[in-house]
Amino acid sequence: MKMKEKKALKRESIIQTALQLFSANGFHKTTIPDIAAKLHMSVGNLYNYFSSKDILAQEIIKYTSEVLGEKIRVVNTMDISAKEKIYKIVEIYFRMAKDKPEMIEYFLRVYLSNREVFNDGCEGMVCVSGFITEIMIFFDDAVASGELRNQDFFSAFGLFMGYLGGMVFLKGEGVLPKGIEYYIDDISRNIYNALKN
Amino acid sequence: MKMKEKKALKRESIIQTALQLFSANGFHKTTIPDIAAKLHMSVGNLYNYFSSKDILAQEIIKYTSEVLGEKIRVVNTMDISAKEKIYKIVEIYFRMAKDKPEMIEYFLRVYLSNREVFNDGCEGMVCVSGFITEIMIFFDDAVASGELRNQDFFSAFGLFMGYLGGMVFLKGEGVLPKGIEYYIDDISRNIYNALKN
Amino acid sequence: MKMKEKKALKRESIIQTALQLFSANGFHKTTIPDIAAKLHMSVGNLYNYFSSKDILAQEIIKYTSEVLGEKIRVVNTMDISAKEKIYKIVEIYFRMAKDKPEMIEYFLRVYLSNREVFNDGCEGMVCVSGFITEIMIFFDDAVASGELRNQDFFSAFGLFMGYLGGMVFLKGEGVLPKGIEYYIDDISRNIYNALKN
Amino acid sequence: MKMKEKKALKRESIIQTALQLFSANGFHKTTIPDIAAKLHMSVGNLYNYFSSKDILAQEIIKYTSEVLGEKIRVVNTMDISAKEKIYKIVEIYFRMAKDKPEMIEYFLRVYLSNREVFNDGCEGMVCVSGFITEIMIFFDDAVASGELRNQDFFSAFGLFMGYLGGMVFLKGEGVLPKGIEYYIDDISRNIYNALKN
DNA sequence: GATGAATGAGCTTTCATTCAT
DNA sequence: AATGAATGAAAGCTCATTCAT
Repeated sequence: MKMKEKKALKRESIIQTALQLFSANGFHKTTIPDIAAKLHMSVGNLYNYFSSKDILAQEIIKYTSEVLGEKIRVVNTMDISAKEKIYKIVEIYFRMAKDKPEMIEYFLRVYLSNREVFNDGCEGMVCVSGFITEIMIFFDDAVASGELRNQDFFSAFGLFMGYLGGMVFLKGEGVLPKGIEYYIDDISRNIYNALKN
Repeated sequence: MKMKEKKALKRESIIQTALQLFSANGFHKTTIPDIAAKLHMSVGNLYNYFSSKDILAQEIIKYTSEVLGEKIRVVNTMDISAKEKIYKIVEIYFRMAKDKPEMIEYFLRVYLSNREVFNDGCEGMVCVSGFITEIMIFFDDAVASGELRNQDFFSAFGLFMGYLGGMVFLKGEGVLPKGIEYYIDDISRNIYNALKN
Repeated sequence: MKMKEKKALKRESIIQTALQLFSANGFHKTTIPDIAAKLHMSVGNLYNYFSSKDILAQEIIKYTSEVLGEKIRVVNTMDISAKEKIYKIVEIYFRMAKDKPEMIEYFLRVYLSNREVFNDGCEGMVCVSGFITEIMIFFDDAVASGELRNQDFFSAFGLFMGYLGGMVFLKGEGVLPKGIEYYIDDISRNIYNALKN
Repeated sequence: MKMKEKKALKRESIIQTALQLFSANGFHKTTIPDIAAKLHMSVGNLYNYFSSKDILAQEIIKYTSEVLGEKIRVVNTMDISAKEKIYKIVEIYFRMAKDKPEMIEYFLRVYLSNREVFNDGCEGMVCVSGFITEIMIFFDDAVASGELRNQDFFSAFGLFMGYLGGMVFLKGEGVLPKGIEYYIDDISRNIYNALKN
């Protein structure tokens, strides 16, 4: 038991370290020795936890998607309006982009663009279902309650994912004149206006 | 003269071939020999046209941004409402995503995610200014005419870029049940609603 | 412990093999694969010991300079006249040129002529200080004892280094009609005459 | 006739430009395109004058040796003592090292160390005979007149060539605290003392 | 479980030389 | 004589992965 716990902990610490490095430097520019070195661990041992670099990358996206989905789940269970939920989701996303930028950056810089890495194992977004599912629940609820217009789910999902991701990308490029939180009001209003009934 | 023309033509054919390969397989998975082979050209000669792989990638993003900007420029000069312009821009973008998917994919899968490649030479989005400038002109005009709400430009720009890019990404992932054109109506309406006065 | 020893040994065997190849064929004509092949070692592994070809070349000159310096140090501690010391130094140098010609040749054909390789890391002869220091000690002692004329150190050092190196170069070119040891008498007498009080 | 003259002039301008570049950057680091570019000439055309890079390097050493030999020839014809001749030769050499350093550097950095380049065509120092011959004449004359001790020519030649070359090398390394002319007195005295009867 | 030396295929880039124009 | 695009072999170096210890 102790053993298994310890192994699980180490597993997670690998995920978090690799997440940081992949986000900061890109998947291909981050080497397994880089990750092992930052963890004061041997490369050989790292392979005892993850059987390949690709598998590691896939586990990271699942983990990240789960963490983000969890936070949105909390919002979904709140008894507030769709407008307020949108505000909270945007807030969560941008706060995360500020506090743990590596998670959001991972979506943008690793998951988005290294298709070959995720092809075998993450087909059709199964590795990000944790996040998508919650957005879907939010959207269905709000449509059912009559607050949001009934439309194709992907039209709405693309808005969330693309808009929020796009803003974080702009932030990362250093082109946004203000801090990312500054845009929470504007963006949540824009999203609400776009989707409202 | 003849010489220079021929060289310019070859230069462009390199750009287009590299664009396709980078988009399809990613920047790091596409090798210079791959590009040269597809062009029936020697590796060495390719370097007579572009002094490094990074420089080539930068020239491609400039080229792509220019082509896309050009198309939006046409819309900007039309005497139609902002709502109609939004529709046309979305249409252009999605049509392009269908007919020349490599250009849009290049934005998403190469430019967006390989920061280190564009760091020296494309600082602060200068390489995509062709595209951004036109969106800016569209937005300023529509605000001036009172059709769109006056808000931070980046809030609006992120909506365009992120939303459209996000949809194309979903298409590329194979998760969209319908063809990309199907979403033109929804998405242009959502954008208009988000930004209208 | 064992591990470290083994690694140190392998490191030295790389230095010696590379020394031979660089001396025989020149720095630029000797490739890393050449060195690895002669060592029955993979190219990648060689880079586990020396991070670049230039660094390897620098380590070799330090090593060589140390070995040569060591031998002269022995002479410096002997209780003999300056004239006899000069004879011994010339003898050591020429004997080495005969028995381990690669060391002397390395000075002449690699260190002397590939400035760009040694620019970063061996500025101002720090990599050959092992040898220079001993010559300096010899000279200072002999001046102090009144056997040699007091003059600018570099005037004396250039005589040693240039003269001995020049002779070995001539030998290497195949223009010397006699074996190199034949010249020990002449050259040590000439040096002594040049420097004596 | 005009044609031939023009060609000869261009030939010499190639030699001088290549001499500078080879001396400054080394033989292997200097490319044919580099040389052509500095001459505002096409690479193809450069090959009309010299059939290979190696041949060019050989012609340069012949040219350089000739120029240097010429200057020493003047000294040889003077009616002065051997001691004075030595002084003048050292002076010529160091003055040249200061005014046209590329010639001396070429000896040290190109000729000395790229044996493979000069193997076919410059066997046994035939390409530097212009210089050697004059030193030989000087030495024979001075021995005949009884001013210098009769000894193996190479023992004497190595002294000249090695000592002078060594000093210029030290200068090039930036380790000499004074200008190179400062050493003329010391060095010519040392050489004279070494060789005198 | 842990180590890190070893592998070797594969990458980007260079450059002497040629040759059609 | 002059051009410079084209060739292609070969270089230095990287890194995911394995395996003996």
